[in-house]
Amino acid sequence: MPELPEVEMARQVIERRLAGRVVSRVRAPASRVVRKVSRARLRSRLRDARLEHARRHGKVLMLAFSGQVGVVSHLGMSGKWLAWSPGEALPSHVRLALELDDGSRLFYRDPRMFGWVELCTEDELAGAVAGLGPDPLNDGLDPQDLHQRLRRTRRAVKVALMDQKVVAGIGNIQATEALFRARVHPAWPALQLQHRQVARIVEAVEITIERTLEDLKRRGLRYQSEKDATNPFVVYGRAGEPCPECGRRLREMTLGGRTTVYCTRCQRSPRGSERTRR
DNA sequence: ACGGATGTTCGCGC
DNA sequence: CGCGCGAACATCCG
Repeated sequence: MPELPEVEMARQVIERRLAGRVVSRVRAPASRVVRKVSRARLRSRLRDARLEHARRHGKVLMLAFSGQVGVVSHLGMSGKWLAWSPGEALPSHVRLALELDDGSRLFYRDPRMFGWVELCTEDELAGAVAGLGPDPLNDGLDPQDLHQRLRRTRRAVKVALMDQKVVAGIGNIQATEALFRARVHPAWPALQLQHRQVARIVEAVEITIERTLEDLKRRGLRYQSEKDATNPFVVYGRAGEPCPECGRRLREMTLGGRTTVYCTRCQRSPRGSERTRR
């Protein structure tokens, strides 16, 4: 479940439970996930290294270890960091396992392997997120600044919001939810947004991220669970259901190759291209 | 069994 | 150069 909130959850759990711990053993089964570094080098660099802190920008997680060792990762579509304690079930599809000096383990699990983990120096950690837009949680979003960024493109506002160079960390779910909260149609040309719409989007993005984070905290970063959980989102994955605001049937469309859910009444399309009837 | 899935990147055509 | 589209990556789930 990797958008900004999931990565932030991973960051918090890792820092709370694992900061100060020393890596006693490294396991990295051959896969494309751990990339640009040999397994031998990965092991030699990380073994006996102490985890100092975990940072995040957008969807990128950065772990700093003693000895100038940095680890950068992206969760892709199905990646997840798991804090494991002795006695718990072992997850499948583990692409990287760090065993720590207290017997706990940090797993990077990723069935689809669209995610990645790289090794770098601590100094290079910052460069890993160069070029990304502001992080809504760390930096906050400035309406003026976002408006400037959005009006530079002719793309649909949803596609622009999901562009990591515009804002870092927003994916298909957060964009869908935020635009519904902001009452802005996802296909609205970013170029034509008014100040008040951008202001609503800024607020909506912050609320959506906060809500998702709260929901994740309730559930914890434990292996298993989540398939039995019900859909925690307001409109994402709810096409065909009644709009929670007005009761109209939620519609579905494709933008930038991604499924988008929206309400034709609450999110009016520009130029009445989708007039409301009866 | 078929189709879609929370992401990113690349090539192609306009 | 911008932008939309489809494909690719690999696996699981309903």
